[in-house]
Amino acid sequence: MTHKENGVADIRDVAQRAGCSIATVSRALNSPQLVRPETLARVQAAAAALKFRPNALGRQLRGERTGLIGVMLPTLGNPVFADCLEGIEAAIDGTGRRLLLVTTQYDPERERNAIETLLQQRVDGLLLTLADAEHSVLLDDLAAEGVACQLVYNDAPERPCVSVDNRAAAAQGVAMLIEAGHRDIVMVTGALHASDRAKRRYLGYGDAMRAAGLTPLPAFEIDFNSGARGERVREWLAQRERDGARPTALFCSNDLLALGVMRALREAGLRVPDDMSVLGFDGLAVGELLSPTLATVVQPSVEIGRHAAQRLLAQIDARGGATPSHDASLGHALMLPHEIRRGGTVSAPPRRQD
Amino acid sequence: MTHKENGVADIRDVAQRAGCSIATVSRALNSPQLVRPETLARVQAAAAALKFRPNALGRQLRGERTGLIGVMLPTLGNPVFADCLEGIEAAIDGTGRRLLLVTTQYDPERERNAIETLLQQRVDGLLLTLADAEHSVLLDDLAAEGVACQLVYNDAPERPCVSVDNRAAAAQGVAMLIEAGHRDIVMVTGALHASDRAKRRYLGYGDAMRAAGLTPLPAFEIDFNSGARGERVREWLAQRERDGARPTALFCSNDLLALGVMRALREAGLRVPDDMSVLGFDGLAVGELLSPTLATVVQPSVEIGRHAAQRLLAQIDARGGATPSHDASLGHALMLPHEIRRGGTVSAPPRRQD
DNA sequence: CTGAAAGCGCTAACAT
DNA sequence: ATGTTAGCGCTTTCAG
Repeated sequence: MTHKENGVADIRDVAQRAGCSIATVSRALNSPQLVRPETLARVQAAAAALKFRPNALGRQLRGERTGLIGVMLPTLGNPVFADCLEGIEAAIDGTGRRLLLVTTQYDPERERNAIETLLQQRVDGLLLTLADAEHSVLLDDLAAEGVACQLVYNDAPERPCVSVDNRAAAAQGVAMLIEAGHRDIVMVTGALHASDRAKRRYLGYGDAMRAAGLTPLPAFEIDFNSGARGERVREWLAQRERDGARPTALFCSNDLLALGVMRALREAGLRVPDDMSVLGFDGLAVGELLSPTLATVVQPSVEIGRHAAQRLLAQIDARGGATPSHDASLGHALMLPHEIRRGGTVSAPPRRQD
Repeated sequence: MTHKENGVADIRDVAQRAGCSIATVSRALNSPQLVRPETLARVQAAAAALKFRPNALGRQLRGERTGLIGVMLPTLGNPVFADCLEGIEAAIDGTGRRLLLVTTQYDPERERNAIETLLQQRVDGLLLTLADAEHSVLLDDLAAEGVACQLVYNDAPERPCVSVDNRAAAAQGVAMLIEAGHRDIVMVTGALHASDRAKRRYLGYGDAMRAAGLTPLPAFEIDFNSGARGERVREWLAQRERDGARPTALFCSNDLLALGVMRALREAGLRVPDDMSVLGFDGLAVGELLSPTLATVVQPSVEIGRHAAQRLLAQIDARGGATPSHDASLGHALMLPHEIRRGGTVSAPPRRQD
């Protein structure tokens, strides 16, 4: 058999059919202006006839770039990350690049593997949300290797990242609670050690409390993955009740958590906001559709994704340019503005029964 | 310069450092048992010392499979698709495969391009949600080319797909509305021509209406992308009001739309469900967190994604196997069970004022 | 404007 | 158990 059995047409097949060399085919495809119109036409005809589909792997192996962008996110179950991904998509749209996506479920080991895998595929750059970017040697390694990379959501001041100032944002949110008259405010969060963002938000909570002369309370940490979240919340509430220390407001480290907490409150017979005010963080779109609408600290998720991708692209392109990359700004943090969304879940605290 | 300037270590570099041939290195990496322990150790040491990162492109170009799965979804803005993607991720987890993700915004042209792009990257298979799978020549082409492919959400009976029976599911949902006492039920949807699912759901709506001896009403189509959706809804309501033909229940073609509609209703001063019942479709998790909770037709989104991915993997593996693929079931539709979620947004219609 | 030829990094026969 | 060698499909000098 003189021909390949493989059904897929080769650049050689096209060349043969067009009566030219493979080099000419390649040129016709990539730099049409370098080819005589007549030849070009023949090549195109041949390619069409053979349903030629250029093999990106060949090109990528040969070439300098792959056009692939690696994206690593904790989960898509939280719309915050899906939104961000939409922003990323929007930013690379039209650039001819594609996304290689991995989720890690906040698992540091998976993070390691995922990054390695992406690098083996020779992605041109990385867009990452790490569980904890602060204590990550990974990042130093990446930087040392000269991998183009932007963090997303992680606000690590000294690293290339796009985020909001979680600490300041949280403080501002909690200040709003205080302003509404609350003094007994507790922060509810997933495992603190597992998320640098949650930690910074807790710091912000502390800032706001102290600024108002109040004593920060320990955070109420509940397992994010536990099925019985509602129950845990109710238990905790009952406990606080017995201690006579039920807070009047809860600051939830993210909106998804806030929704779960609100449900638990409802099931426990507590009304929001009459019996308990609730403040979230993220600014999920669904929050506005609820009634009462969810008060929250809004971060511009889509924009975060978009900016991160844009910065990454700039970073990547900088390597190609003669100028050896000096827009140093790409190497540092970009903090996007946050915003407080007042919502129906926050009201003045119930009157004390003293 | 006898050495490459490129900082990245080659398989040849490793071979040299380990004092063996590149073939041995390759074996050490892919089939350690074929290599003497001692040599293996040397190779591993060399690889580690050089921070050798195997280039997947080389392997993929050479080999039969790339380990890449192409995923094409309309958007990630609707959690239904994000959920599905989670299921896909879960299914491929541990198989060493990676996801190449593209979103199309329901744009048929983008669908074309995206698929072509994915194919150029030589993905092993495709997971697709098309805007309209019924009138798609794309799919016939793919089938003809022998591309492994599963549709997701599109319920095209004759095609390889994983979905729910949208028509039957919608009918069942609407029947529930009728059972609650509603007779004036209108379906609200995005552009009908743009989505085969919406079309089938509308058929189901018609089935249920006729089965109860009621006359199906024209669907109320509102532009999904319009910013002024709320306003459109209010206008429409006002119009119906004047005509004395305000429905008592709305069947929304998806949950996201239902949430938007409910907001518009609220802004128009209508209470749900007292003045108007609302039924959604999808079963988004947030629906259960609302109050009142959203009544909806639940499709198992994560499971849909998971099954689709599993079937695709089976399909891909079938090509490798000696048996030339005969689990014909993979070639046809898999309909997963749906479920009616009763919720607070549906009640008996208000008493007629006659 | 076009062609010949040298690889990109890797795997898989085929020989030792 | 290990080495040699021939490509996978493509781009890109370097020569015409």
